[in-house]
Parts: sequence; C-alpha cells; structure tokens
Amino acid sequence: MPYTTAEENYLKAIWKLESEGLHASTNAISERLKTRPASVTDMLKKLTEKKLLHYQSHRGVQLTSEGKKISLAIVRRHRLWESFLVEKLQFPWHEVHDIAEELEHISNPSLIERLDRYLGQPKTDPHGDPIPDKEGIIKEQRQIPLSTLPANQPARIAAVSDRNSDLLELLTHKKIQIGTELKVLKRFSFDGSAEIQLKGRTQKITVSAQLSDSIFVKTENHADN
Amino acid sequence: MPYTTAEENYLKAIWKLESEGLHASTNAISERLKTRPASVTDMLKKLTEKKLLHYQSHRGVQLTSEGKKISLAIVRRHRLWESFLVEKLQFPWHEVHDIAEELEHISNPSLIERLDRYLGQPKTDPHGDPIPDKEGIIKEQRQIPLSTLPANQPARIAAVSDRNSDLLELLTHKKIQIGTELKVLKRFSFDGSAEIQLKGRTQKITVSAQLSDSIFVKTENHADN
DNA sequence: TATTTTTTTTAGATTTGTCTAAATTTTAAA
DNA sequence: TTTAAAATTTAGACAAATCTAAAAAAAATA
Repeated sequence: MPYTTAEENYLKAIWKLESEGLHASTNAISERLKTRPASVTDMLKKLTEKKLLHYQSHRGVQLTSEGKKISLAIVRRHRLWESFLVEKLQFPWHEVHDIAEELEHISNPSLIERLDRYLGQPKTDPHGDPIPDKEGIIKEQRQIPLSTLPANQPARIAAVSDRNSDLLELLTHKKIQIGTELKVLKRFSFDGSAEIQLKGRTQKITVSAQLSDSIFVKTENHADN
Repeated sequence: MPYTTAEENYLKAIWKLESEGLHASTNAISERLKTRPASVTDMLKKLTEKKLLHYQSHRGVQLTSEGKKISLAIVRRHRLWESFLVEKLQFPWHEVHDIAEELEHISNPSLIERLDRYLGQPKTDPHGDPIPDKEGIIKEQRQIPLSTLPANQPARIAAVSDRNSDLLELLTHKKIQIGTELKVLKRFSFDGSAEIQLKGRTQKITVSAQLSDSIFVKTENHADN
C-alpha cells in the first residue's frame, strides 16, 4: 500500500497525460520524467503487476481505477501544498511547483486532512487547477488553451501550466494571473502568435504560440463550475 | 551538497547521540536507526569520505564541523515542522514526530526561512527542545533528567523525549506538559520509581524509572536560557 | 594473562531504480 | 508493399542502501 516516490511520479505523469487527452506512451512518459525509455518500460511492468496500469507491450498504458485513485490522491496533495506555500508562506506562485513535488510524497492521511481544513478546503490551487476532494472527485474543467480561443470571444484565464517556472515568471512580470479577463484581437498564422486585449489595460499585448498553448481559459458564457 | 535521506538520517542520529553525551558507536547508531551494524559501518565510511565524520575502525565516530552544521540544519527543519504541525494544524504533540521525520528532508532554504517567519521564529519546538537558528546556533539546555532531580527541589519540565509516541500519549493523558512545575517527594530505590507533586494538583502521582529518564527538567534557581 | 563474550568489520548477496547498447516491433514513407 | 525511421523492449550493467554469515578486533571475565 505505500508506494515509492518513483512509483508515485510515474503514476502522476501518466495521470497528467491522460487528463490532457494524450496517449501515455513510453516516450511521452520518459520525456515528462526525464528518464530513459528503457527505464519507463521497466516501471510500467512493475506498476502493471501491482494492478495500477493496463499495459500491453508497444501499446502504451492506461491507469486502472486503482491507479487513478492513487494518482488523484497525489495530485490532491500536490495542489494543497501549493496552496499552502502561496497563501500561507507567501511564496510567489512560480516558485512553488518544485517544492510541492517533494511535499506531495508525504502521504499521512491526517496530515492532508488537517492541511485541507487549515486552508479552508480550497477548490483550486494557485494556478487555477482544481483540487480533487478526499474521495478523489475532481471538478472537470471545461477549459481550452488560449491558442484555440476564437477571436473576439471574451474569456477568463482559468489555469496555466505549472510545469515551467520560466513561464510563471513571465506571466507574473506581465501581471497576467488567474482570473484575468481577455479577448483575442487578431491571430497571425505566420507564427501562431496573437494580439490580445487584457481587460482594464490600454495597451494590447502580443503572445507567442508557445505561450498561447500554456494558458488555459474559460469562456464566460457557459456556466460550468 | 545535496545529501540523501539515508545520509541525513545517519547524521541526525549521530548528532543526537553526541548531544546526549553518548559515544556514537556502530551499535548505538544501528539501534537508533533500526538497521544492522554492518550497514552502519558502510555508511560511516561513506560519510567519512565526504568529510562529515571523523572515523577510525572499531572506534566509533564524531561529526566534523561540516557534519555538525548539516545535522543542525536537519534538526532545525525537524523542529520547525513539529511546531507547524502542532501550532497551525493542531496536531496532538505525540503524533508529529513521525511526520516531521519526513518533512525534515526537504531542504529548500527559502521554504525553511519562510516557515520560520510564518511561525514567528519560535525558540523551541512543542517538546521543549531548542530550535537551532539559521546559522546552526543552538541554545544549549542546562537540563537534567527527572530521574536525577534531587527530592524536594522545585523544577519545571523543559523537554521530553520525542522519540516515543507512547510516551507522549501517556503524558498527554496525565496532562503533563512543557512548563509543568513539579517536585519529587520520594524516590524508591527498589524500582527507581518516584512520587512527584505537580503544582496545582492535589493528588500526587507516581512515575516509573523509564518515565523519569524521558522527562527533562530545569531547576528554577539557575537562570539559564 | 588467557579465554570468552561482545562489538565491529568484511565479504558477498539482494532490491530498487536507473543507465547504455543492441534487438525488436510498429509506424511512416518511398 | 517494401524499406526506412521511430518507438519500444530486452539484456546486461551499475550505484545506493540494505541484508546475512563469517571473520577479526576489542573489551570483559575468569
């Protein structure tokens, strides 16, 4: 029942791939975890024996329902700790991801329950990502990357990738944060960049294709959440 | 510069032995860490190569000044987290040691600095043990075990061993805590037990020899601290 | 001091998680 | 559809941290 840090990291990486709608292939996992594909194959076999994955050689993997449950518990811990670091310890949001990567592996249940209560049972982390509840139920986000937002449709930033500290620094610098309202004025197919208008700013700003892929927005009209 | 969890555990165990005035022998370390003596020998060699220990075969070890510095940083982290768990998350004090054993290995310096500030730069942890400062300076305690306190000398509980959760549970149950004032009324050489009087209680209570060894007191007269 | 007991170390094995290099399988391209 | 490229797996090695069993050294006892 207690999983190693390595096992947990694999489970979380696979969960993230799945939740992004991607196929959890050996290479994709190896990129995310910065290990060699051969190492991934070994671990996939191990996790399959523990009934956490469905795996067939050369065919990638999916989480079993047990695997999903465990992954969601890890994600919950990660996001609660991120919330703690930002709200209580006043860390700038772009510094918290790496620390939370370490804290998330401490799995004492009453620690997490108390932390959750202490934070006031937050629904999302500082990046806007939803925090799974104790039972592993997570509010699915109806979010789209900024890169697919139609021009002139008002939207609000709901989440940003928390994987890249440089990204977070850039956003902080430009004072772009969760909740910022915006719309796309014009998109340039030459390089995928876009001109966007941030609500309450006079100057419009230009965002690159990479940046548009890393910012996720909710459109205002359909009332999810 | 980054040490493994195993290495840190050895350093801390050795530091504790030294700070209790004991000889850090292979067997003593192996008992504290619940590993076999052969494993200890291996690790002592490794830490010696890293210049954290002075070690001569069959002669036990001492920490080098670098080793001491690292140990104190670990102890600082441990005790700060214990404070957090009790003061902020409202854990009963006897549950925090094991969790802090995990948290202490996360060594991000700005995390610890912020945690310290958040807690109001506490001087002691919930068990009464002093917290080393950022530079590794620790306030030496002039404390004696209750078992050596002369009869009828008033004293105040300054610390208890945090290693044993059963002990802490017992103390909590009997409402004995840091700061509790007491004196020994009578000691029985038959079994080392003692009758003690707690200030503000009508009933005197009996403590076993083991318990007297695990409670550390300061006498009121000499103004240390 | 000689002998026994205890402590410590050595030697060799095991587990976990990783790696490289080579072989195999799948996918894409010609 | 054959071939080339890419992805994946196998085979074998390695480092870290542990173990058991046996040997050696130190300490205690007779």
